[in-house]
Amino acid sequence: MKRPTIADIARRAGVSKGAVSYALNGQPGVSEATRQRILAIAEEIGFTPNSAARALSGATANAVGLALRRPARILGLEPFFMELISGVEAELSARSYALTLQVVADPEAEIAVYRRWWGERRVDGVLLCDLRIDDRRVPVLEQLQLPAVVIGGPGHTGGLASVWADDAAALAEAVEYLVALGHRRIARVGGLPELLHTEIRTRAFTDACARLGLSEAVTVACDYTGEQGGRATRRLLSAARRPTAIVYDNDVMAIAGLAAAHELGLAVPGDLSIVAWDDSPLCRLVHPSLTALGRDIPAYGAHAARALLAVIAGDQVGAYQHDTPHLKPRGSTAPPR
Amino acid sequence: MKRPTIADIARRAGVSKGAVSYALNGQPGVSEATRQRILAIAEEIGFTPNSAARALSGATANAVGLALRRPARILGLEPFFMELISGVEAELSARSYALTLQVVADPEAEIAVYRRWWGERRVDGVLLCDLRIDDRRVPVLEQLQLPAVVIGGPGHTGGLASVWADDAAALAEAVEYLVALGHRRIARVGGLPELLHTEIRTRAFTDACARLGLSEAVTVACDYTGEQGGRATRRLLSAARRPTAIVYDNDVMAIAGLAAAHELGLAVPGDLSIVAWDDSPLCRLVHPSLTALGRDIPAYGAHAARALLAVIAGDQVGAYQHDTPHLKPRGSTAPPR
DNA sequence: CTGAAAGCGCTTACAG
DNA sequence: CTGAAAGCGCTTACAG
Repeated sequence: MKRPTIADIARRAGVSKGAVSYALNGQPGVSEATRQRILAIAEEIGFTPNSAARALSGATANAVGLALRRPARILGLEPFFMELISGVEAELSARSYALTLQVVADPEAEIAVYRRWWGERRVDGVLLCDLRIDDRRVPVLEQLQLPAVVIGGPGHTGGLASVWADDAAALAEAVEYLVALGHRRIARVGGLPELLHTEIRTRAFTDACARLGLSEAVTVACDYTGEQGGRATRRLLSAARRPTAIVYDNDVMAIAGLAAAHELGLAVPGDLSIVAWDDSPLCRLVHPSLTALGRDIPAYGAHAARALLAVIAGDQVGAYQHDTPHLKPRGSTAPPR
Repeated sequence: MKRPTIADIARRAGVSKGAVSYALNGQPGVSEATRQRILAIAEEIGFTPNSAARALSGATANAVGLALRRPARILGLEPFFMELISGVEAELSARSYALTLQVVADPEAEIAVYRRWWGERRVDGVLLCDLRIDDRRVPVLEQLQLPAVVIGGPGHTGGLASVWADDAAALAEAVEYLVALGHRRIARVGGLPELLHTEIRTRAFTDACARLGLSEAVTVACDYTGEQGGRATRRLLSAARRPTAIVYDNDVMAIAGLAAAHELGLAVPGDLSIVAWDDSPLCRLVHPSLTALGRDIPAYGAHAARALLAVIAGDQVGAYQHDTPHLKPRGSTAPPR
């Protein structure tokens, strides 16, 4: 079954291939009557332009790349990426762009993937996740002149476009809420310290605690896994003056923290209040359901995809601020008893 | 910054473009000395073949497609797909194949995506998930002659290659285990009834219960969400003769079931034993940790990817059986009291 | 073993 | 408004 080409359409319509191309792409250069006739024939024979041929002449691959640097174990567990991807994808497919996905093991591999994509012209641009402080990927992408949008910030994005959310404000809201409930000893179980947003949240946490007159503001650095989240929680709760509230940097660690509290015979929220980051369905799956800093992750991904398509189109794109995550109080927070 | 092409290499090496192509692809037609010289130059100037040009002449896109038909909400939550993707991806990237992902809303959209991919020659083959009984995608793929591997079965795959696991045997093992513990009233919270593997599991459950002399074998049909899983559990546990054990078709519903039992004041595993399907890290996140039917999902995905590459290479591929999921007993199962 | 050439299916100046 | 042609960067018969 041979795929129809513009040559087939041209023959049928009795015009040149060029005319078919113009008609199909809405370019001037053909009369309206001819255009309609060509479109009808294309429709009739089920024509779909060959993406390789198009990429070869037009220089656009109509695809966008996303490299994810996390082990399968963590990737599978965190709802974040799948939600992000589905948001990105919704925006892309509406514009007939494909999403090319690659899981990478380390920064070297990720940079190699960008170089390869660029060399192969396989993608027209990329989305950058998990921005780090002094991120080595940023100068590489700038040098390659590969269109890119950083999902993260603010700052540290070099000359690249970005979409970011105000994590600092969100974390401050959570701390204020806990203090308003009467908590004075609040701890935090953080994500990977080398990630920029972890740094931003840690500083916001320290600042908020200081501003509200709390004497201590302990952050334990973890890696987003339930294993480390549970262990950190056990350690915090075994201390002499244990915290009455813990803020977690993702939902998975928060759930592990909840289980750890149960193991230690502590009631949630009676003995311990818990706030999770990312209000995924996981938070409503457990008992009590978790108070969380919620955000619409698919919308965040869609926003980033839109920004990337603008960059690819040659628009001047800076740093777009996305909605600030907001607190969703549920059963896991209450006044300390 | 212009990307280097084979013409650049040819000029530098003082040979024809054809010779460069042969050398780069390990084809006969160039002397070993010439080949080495060409490879060295390619390496030196950082040559990467343009994938569009390659696809246009060689007829292979070096990409594989995966369409996922689930709402973002569910997709994000279930570790299954991310683990599957990371396994697929690991296998593909080792062979320099890209993975093109698309999230679709319904069967029509999914079939349209296959047609488009085929027309655009954007992918060399596709992976089919969530096989249904009388699945309309199967004849479409056969007709398009788009290389495909079904992840699922056995049976109902038409002439397509497939990779499947013996869910029936796994479910029987779980039921036998529960009966050995002393359970006589076992219920099941199942996945989407239109999926083939749900049907297979339901039949296996009914058969195992009958074989072991249990008088009833209730399966409640759900959709894999925690919401429905929790509701089904509440209903089952509110009945006059409530089950002492429930087997769930995924981990998310099992966790929701655990929370529902807690809400109703029932102890797990004292009053209710729980078995989950898919031993994701979620199962070890909750307290008690969940007994689960475990399987290596990334390996399953890698297996499917290998099969697909074989189909693309023109090999005759039938139905490969993958490892049978096996029971991992943990804290959520015990003799009924 | 090597070179020159055609061709993959498009897009896009360039003439009429 | 339309046609004929060149070109994107490869691969692959086809001659030497």
